[in-house]
Amino acid sequence: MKIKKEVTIYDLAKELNYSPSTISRALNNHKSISKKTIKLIKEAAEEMGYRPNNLAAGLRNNKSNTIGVLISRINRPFMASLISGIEETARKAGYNVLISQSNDKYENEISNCNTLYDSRITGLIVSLSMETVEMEHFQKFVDKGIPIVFVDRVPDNFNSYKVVIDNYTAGYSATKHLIEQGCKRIAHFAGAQHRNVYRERKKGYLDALREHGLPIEDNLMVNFKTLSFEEGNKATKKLLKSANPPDGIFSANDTAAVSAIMCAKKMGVEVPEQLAVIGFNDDPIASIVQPSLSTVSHPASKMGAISAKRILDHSINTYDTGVSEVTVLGTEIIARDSSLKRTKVLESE
Amino acid sequence: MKIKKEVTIYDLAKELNYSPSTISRALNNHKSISKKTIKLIKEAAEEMGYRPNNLAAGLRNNKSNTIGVLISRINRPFMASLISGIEETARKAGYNVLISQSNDKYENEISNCNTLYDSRITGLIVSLSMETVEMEHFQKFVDKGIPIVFVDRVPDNFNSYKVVIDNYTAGYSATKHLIEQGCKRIAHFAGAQHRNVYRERKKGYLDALREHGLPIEDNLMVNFKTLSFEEGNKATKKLLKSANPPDGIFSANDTAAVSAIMCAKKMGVEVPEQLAVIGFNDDPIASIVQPSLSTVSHPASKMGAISAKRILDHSINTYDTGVSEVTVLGTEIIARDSSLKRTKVLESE
DNA sequence: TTAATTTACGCAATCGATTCCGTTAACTAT
DNA sequence: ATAGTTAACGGAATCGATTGCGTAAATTAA
Repeated sequence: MKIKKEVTIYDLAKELNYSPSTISRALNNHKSISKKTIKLIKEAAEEMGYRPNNLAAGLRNNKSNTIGVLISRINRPFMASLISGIEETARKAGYNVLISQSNDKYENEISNCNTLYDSRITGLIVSLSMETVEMEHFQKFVDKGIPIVFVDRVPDNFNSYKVVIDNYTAGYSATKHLIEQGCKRIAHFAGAQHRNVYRERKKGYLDALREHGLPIEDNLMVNFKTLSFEEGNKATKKLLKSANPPDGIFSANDTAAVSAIMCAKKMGVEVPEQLAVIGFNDDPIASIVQPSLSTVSHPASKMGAISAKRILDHSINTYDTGVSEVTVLGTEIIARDSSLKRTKVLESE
Repeated sequence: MKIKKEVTIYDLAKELNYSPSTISRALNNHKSISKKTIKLIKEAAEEMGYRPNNLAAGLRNNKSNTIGVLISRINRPFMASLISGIEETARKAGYNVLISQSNDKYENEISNCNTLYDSRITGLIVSLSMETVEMEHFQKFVDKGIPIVFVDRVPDNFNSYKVVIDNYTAGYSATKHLIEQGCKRIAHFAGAQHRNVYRERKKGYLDALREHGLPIEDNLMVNFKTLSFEEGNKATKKLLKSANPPDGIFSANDTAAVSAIMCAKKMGVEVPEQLAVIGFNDDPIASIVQPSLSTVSHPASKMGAISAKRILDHSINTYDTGVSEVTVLGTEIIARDSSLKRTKVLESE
C-alpha cells in the first residue's frame, strides 16, 4: 500500500517562503513572530495536514511530555481510578501517559523503570510492588532531575514526592468505629508488613485497641500475603471456629472483608450482630455485598490528579534532593450495614 | 541541583576508540561486528551507565515502539483487564503502552487520536466512545500505514483489524438460558443501539424469543443510555410495577443487572423464583451480589493480548486497505443463582 | 535628522541513534 | 601469486523540531 509522506515544518517553510525557524516559532506562539504571520502559518499548517513530530521535539528538548506510571496491577479498582485521575490531569496539560505494571514483582519493576527512563519521561508516578525493598533503580531519575511521585505504597527510605492517605488515622478510626458499635474482640486482617500502608493501618488498629482498653491478641491478628478472597475465607473460617472467636474484623482491604462476610453467613454467624466487619478501599463490591460492607474510602482518582500535578508543577530549581514533599489526604469511614450493631438501619429510598 | 550528563553512544565511541556506527551496531547485535567487540562494547555500556535514547531512535526510524490505547474509561473492570492484557503482551515485546480515555466523548476521542498520532505510535488500539459515529479521525493512521485494532466497541463502516466477541450468540444464549429456566416473559435492558455490541446482543435476544415462540413486546425492551445502576433501578421498578411484569431480565451489562436484583429484592420480588436475571461481563460484583448473578463472561485480558499481537505482527506489506481482519472470541454463560429457577443450587464448599 | 530600539525574521548548530556507502585488512580459491 | 571474498569497521548524512545569535528594516526617541 501507498504510504503518505509526512508534512514537516520544512515543507511548510518551502510552501510559505519562510524559514523553518519562523514556522516553528509561529506554531509555538513565539512573541517575536507577528500575529499576522502566526495566523497565516497556522492556517496553512492546518490545511496541509501538518502534525508535529513529538519525537523530534522531544529529542531536541530532551524530554517527551510524557508521564510514566509504574504500578502493580491495572485491573484493581483503586489502581484503575488512580490512573484515570492521572490521565485526565496529564492530558489537559498536553501530556501523554505511559503505563506499566509490575505484577508485584521486583524484577519487573526494575525493568519497567529502565524502559520508562529510556523513553525520557518527564516524570514518574510509582506505587511500589509488594516485593520491592531496594530502591536503587529509581536513583537514575533523581540524578537526572526527573521528578518521582510515590503514591499509596511509598518507600520509607527514599526522599521524593509522596502522595498518601493517612493510613494510621484510617486504621484507628475504622477500629474505633467497631469499638463504638460495641465490639469487644476485634480481629485484624493485615497486609504485608513491609509495606508501610499496611503497617500504618495495623498501628492505628493497635492504638485504638489500647486506648479503649481492649485486648491485643496475636491470634486475632492475621498476616496476609495478598489479602485475596481465598486467604480471607480461610482466615475467617479459622477465626470463627476458634475457642474464643472475635466479634469484629477490621480488614486491610475490601476483598478480604467481603470474603469474611460471605464466609460468616455461610457458617451461620450473623453479620453484623455476631460479627461486625469493616474493610478498606470502598471497592464497588462493598456496596453490593449483603449486608453492605462498611469501609474506608480513598480519594483514588484525586490522588492520581495530585500526583500528576506534582510532576507538571515540578520545577528543576525547586527540587532539592534530600527533601520529601508529602501530600497526605484524608479518608472517610463509610458506615454501612456490616458494622452497625446497635441501630437497625433503614434501607434508603 | 546538579544534573548528571547523559551517556550517549558518542561517549562510548570516544571512550573505546570506536566509531558511533560501530557502537550502535554492536548494541543491536549487528552481524558485521565481531563477537569480541560486541561483548566489549556492551560491557562498557553497562558499566558507564549507558541507556538508549528512545526518542532519538524513534525519530530516526520514524516510529516509537509504542502502542497507543484509546478507550472510553479506564476504571471499568472490562477496560482495566483489557489494558492489562495489552500491556503485558506489549512489554514482553519491548513496547510501551500509551493510554488515553475519551470518557465517551467524541470530541475527546478526536483530540486523543491526534495526540497519539503526534507521538508516532506503532499502532493504535481503540474501543469507540459511546458518541462516535464519524470515523475520519482515524484515516490519517491508515494513510500512514499505522495499524488500528478496534476492540469490543467496533465500527461498522471502517475496514481494519477488529477483535470482538460474538455478541449475537452471547445474547441468544443468555436469553435461551432464561427460557430454559422456564421464563415466559423476558425483558431486555439494551445498551445504546448505535453501538454494534448492544445491537447484536439485542438481536440475539429477539431471535431467541422468536425461535421459542415467546412474545416480543416493546414495553419489555428498555433502551438504556449508559446502563448505569440508577438507570437499572428505575427501569426495574417500572417493569415490576407494570400490569404484566416480566419473569426474567437479560441485561446488557452487570451493573444494571445487579441493580435489578437489588431493586427486586427491595420490592419483595423473589430472585430467581419470580424474576430470573442474567447480566453481561462477569464483573466482580456479579459473584458478590446475592443471589449471585448469572452472566456472560468476556475474555477481556485475552482480547487485549490479541489486539496487541495484531499490532506487533502487523507487516506493512500484508496490510491491505479495504479488508477487515476480524477475530471473534467466544463467550461463556456463567450460570449462578440469579437465574436458576428449577434446581436449587447447593452452595459450593 | 540621526542614533537607539524594537520588530520580525533567517542561519546553522544541536539533540542521539541509525544506516547507506565505502574502505582496509585478512583470508580463500585457483 | 593474484584476483576475488569476506570480515570488521568508519564517515557522514539523516530524521524533524528547537534556539542562540545575528541582521535588516521599521519605529521611536532625542
